[in-house]
Amino acid sequence: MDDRAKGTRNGKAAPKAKEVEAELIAVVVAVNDGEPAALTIGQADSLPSGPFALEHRSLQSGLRTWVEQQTGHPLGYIEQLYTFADRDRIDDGRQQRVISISYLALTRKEHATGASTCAWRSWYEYFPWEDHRLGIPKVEADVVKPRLLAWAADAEETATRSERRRRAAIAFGFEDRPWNEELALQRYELLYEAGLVSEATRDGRSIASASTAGTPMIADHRRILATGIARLRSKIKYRPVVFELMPPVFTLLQLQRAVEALAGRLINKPNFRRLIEQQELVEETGETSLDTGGRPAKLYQFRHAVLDETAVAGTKLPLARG
Amino acid sequence: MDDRAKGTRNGKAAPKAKEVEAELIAVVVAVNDGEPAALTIGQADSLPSGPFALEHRSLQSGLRTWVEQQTGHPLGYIEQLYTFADRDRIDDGRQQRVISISYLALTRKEHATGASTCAWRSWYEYFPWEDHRLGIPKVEADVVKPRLLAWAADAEETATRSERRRRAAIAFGFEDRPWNEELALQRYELLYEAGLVSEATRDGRSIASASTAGTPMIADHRRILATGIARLRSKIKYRPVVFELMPPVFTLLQLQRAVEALAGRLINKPNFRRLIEQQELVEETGETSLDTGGRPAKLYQFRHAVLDETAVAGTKLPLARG
DNA sequence: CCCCTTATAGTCAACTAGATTATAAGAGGG
DNA sequence: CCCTCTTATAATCTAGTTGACTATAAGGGG
Repeated sequence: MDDRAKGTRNGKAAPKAKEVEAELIAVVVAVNDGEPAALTIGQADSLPSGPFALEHRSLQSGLRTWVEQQTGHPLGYIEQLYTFADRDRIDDGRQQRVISISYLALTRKEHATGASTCAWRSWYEYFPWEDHRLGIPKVEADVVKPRLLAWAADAEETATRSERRRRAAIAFGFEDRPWNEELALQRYELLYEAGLVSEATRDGRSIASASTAGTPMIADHRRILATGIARLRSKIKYRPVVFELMPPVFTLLQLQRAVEALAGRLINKPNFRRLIEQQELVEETGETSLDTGGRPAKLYQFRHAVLDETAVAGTKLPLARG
Repeated sequence: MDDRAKGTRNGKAAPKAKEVEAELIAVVVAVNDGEPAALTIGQADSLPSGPFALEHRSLQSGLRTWVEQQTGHPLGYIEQLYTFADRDRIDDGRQQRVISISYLALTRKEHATGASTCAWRSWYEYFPWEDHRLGIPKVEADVVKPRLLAWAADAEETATRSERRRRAAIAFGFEDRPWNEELALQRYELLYEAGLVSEATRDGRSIASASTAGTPMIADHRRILATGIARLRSKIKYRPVVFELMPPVFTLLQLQRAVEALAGRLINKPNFRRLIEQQELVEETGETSLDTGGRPAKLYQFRHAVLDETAVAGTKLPLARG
């Protein structure tokens, strides 16, 4: 183990005040009744979080501890999202740096929620423009698109105007471009830049008008949630992570609805089934479900063996094109 | 801006000793004469790194500062890799946590190297088993494979033995499985676990025999390098990042050789050309190169416009299968 | 028994990707 | 000057994938 101080390895004096505070923050996702949801605390405006401390064995175990303490919810699958250090803050007179290490966690709602003040909230309360399952959402046509175009038209220079129009068109699929569900983070950041999101005002940005879109969160929590959504929407296409969000036994349509909830778009049913079956991701339990309202559906369970195999192969979901 | 302390938001007492040291560490990559290389300092056993300090505007700018200071090399493209906190260390009597935030940076060698003690080293000095361009490397057949199988056979329980064999087969493509260049990190970690890599001895692990593979680095730097290699090998398949490593003007074969160097495997030539052309990633300069040894090759340059377009589409390289 | 629902199976065409072959255009040696 | 080497570039062929669509099966309810 190397324990030389990095700052002195090359003969340079170590800068003063190197120490920072490290914060762990979690995007905990479940799919409840066909709605993708995030676990929130406070006034449903915060993600579970807490400082990384000496008693934590690792970053991940620290995160698990905080989430369980704040929400009573044990975590299963965890993956790191991103580390931010954008925020400075004044602490007892001197400047203090805060590093936020964010994680994506997948779980199921059924785990008993403790007495804590936590709540599952649909993604689309915070990002109503992200749900394209029933076509283009009203808020996109009525608020987001006109405001974005106005923001583009507002620019001083011609080049900036067309640049802004083009960025908006790519992010939201205007002008006959395909809508790409993976661009959730870019869309949020574009709305932030355009002052369409109320977090932007807190940073002292001027806002053209009072209308904003979606429920805000404290600090940069909504941006971190957008990061988690984008990551998950990308990941479901090549890793079998959806199953972390499913009950032990499910029908293929339930599985499809979960994927659609996460992706924010509908999938062709026969093609979805074909892809799931030919990849051998699931196996029949032999039982059927009568709760479908029509012909009973076969019940399936995840083939846990694929977790070993798919390190090589990857899995696919039919979300490729528009 | 939210400036409430996270530790007290939920009425819990803030744990003591929350502060940690944050270290920035860079995997700087270039392709020199058809060899993929990393920028090293010291005895070519360390990656550029340094503490994140108050005077840095952001994590990225801190990283740029350290790399430029230690190597004289300005950085272009940067992306975050991973944040580790595995290492504790004893500093003036009390325990001190170190968080390492690692980045992948892409550049070109031609940028003048300062007087610093830095060096470009081929990836494959550290990971000789990762270069499959000329078929299965000697060290894999002679050292890695037999030692891994011996390690598997060494296990006490039958289940552990077959489990180890299966993990080795997946990671390295034994037993007619395809070799997947993206599994560079898994391969390194497997060799670490099997004691085939000399870093493992430093952590007090027992090693079955003296033979180890590849040049070691200090601390966990080789693991971070493996993380960068795996990330880059994955990313070149869907984002046009190769061009960050190319000179302004190049032939299609030079481009192919660069991709092959990074991927560690050869690519079918006509298919590569077809994919590059039909994606309109490049445009002809009108010039030709006579340095090819045969028929002169057209020179191309990257179409920078695609950086705007590919947020939607992604790009592909023919590296899909074995 | 009819009709509603949903489940499940099968078809068809367009496209993609891997492999292979053929032709073009330079350099260098005899 | 021609032959042969090299590499560049174009074209073909085939198998597999994918998206859209159609057809049949099997339950419940009026």
